[in-house]
Amino acid sequence: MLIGSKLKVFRKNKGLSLRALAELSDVTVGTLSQIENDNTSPSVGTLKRVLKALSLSMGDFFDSIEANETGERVCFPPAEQVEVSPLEGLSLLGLPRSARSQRIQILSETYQPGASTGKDYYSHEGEECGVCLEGEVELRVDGQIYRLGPGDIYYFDSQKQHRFTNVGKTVAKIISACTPSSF
Amino acid sequence: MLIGSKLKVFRKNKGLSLRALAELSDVTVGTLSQIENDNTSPSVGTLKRVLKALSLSMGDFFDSIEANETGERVCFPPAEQVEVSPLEGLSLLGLPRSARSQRIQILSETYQPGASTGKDYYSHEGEECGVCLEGEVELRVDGQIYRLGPGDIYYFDSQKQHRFTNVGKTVAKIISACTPSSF
DNA sequence: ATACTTTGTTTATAATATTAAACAAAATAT
DNA sequence: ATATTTTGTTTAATATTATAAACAAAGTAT
Repeated sequence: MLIGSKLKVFRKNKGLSLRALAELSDVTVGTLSQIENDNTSPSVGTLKRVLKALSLSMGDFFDSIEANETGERVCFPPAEQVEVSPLEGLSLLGLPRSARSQRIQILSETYQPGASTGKDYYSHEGEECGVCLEGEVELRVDGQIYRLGPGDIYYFDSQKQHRFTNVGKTVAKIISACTPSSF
Repeated sequence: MLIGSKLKVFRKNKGLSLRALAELSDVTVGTLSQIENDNTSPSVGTLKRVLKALSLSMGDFFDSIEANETGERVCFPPAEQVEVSPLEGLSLLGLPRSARSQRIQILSETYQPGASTGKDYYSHEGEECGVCLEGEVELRVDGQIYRLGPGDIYYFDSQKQHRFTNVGKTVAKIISACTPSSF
């Protein structure tokens, strides 16, 4: 991953010289030069200061870099799938943002024992379905409680309140598809 | 910005120990411990290796952190606006991703002399309008050429092919609103 | 209960990033 | 044209991060 040239573009777009940016970011001219030429891998703290001076968030900055790295693709091996879950105990593997459709999202879900999609039930437009691969998952949809085991398929309208919980003692795995993206 | 605790959550979600993650990422156990406890600010390169082992992209990782930092907000001073332009010579300042609506996006646009929205005209659903604050901007909509100067307002359907170019010798500034977000 | 893993933290050392100053090249002013 | 400013790069010194090994605490196994 080469961040230098991208950083230089953002600086130029603001019409800033290295010294002007150094002043704004409190990072040395020399350091900025080395970063832009990829002669060094800056610390997260240093990069944060530079991006702040350029009114750039870390997320937006890396999104713009990684968007370039992902072209038009069809097949995404596990190594290129990304984690999209912000929840404890729950891993949701999906496509990188740049390849993510607005119409459908497929996820490889892993629930640690006891993990759940949260106290507040989700509620968003679209539909949701999936297959349980292993483990024991409790699915609540509009008050109704369902018990999912290996091989079970579920399907419901996302606008209904719902919640997944791993009630077993081992990890639980689900492959799901929903529309539109809830992330 | 504290990335340690977030990183720990993602590791736990995968059921990995520090040693298991060290193996996968080729980063030392000690280093991982120090990063998770925010006793060090890892280099971008090191963090990248760790996130790769967790199937996390840099963009998604920082998005999830920065989403927590932005609550329900109404006013965003310049210091909190973010750069969303991936194009050379063009700066587009808007709301941080976490506060970005799907229905309307307002942007503070700065074109360096000669800068343009690209060789290929944009073409997406929605509408687009704005006010030119300073400079000389050429706007092409479906073949028609318009010249925008300070005070001029424009308005068109985004599905029509269009393109902005700063044809003056000074920077040009536009405040625009479009729907839906094109980024 | 005791030994034996496995866990995450701590520390001195090695490697790397950051600084501050000197440098040359390009742009601007006189 | 010449001097002067501004540009980005390079380098030795400093500060920080990354490593490898030792450490104690918690968890398993015998």
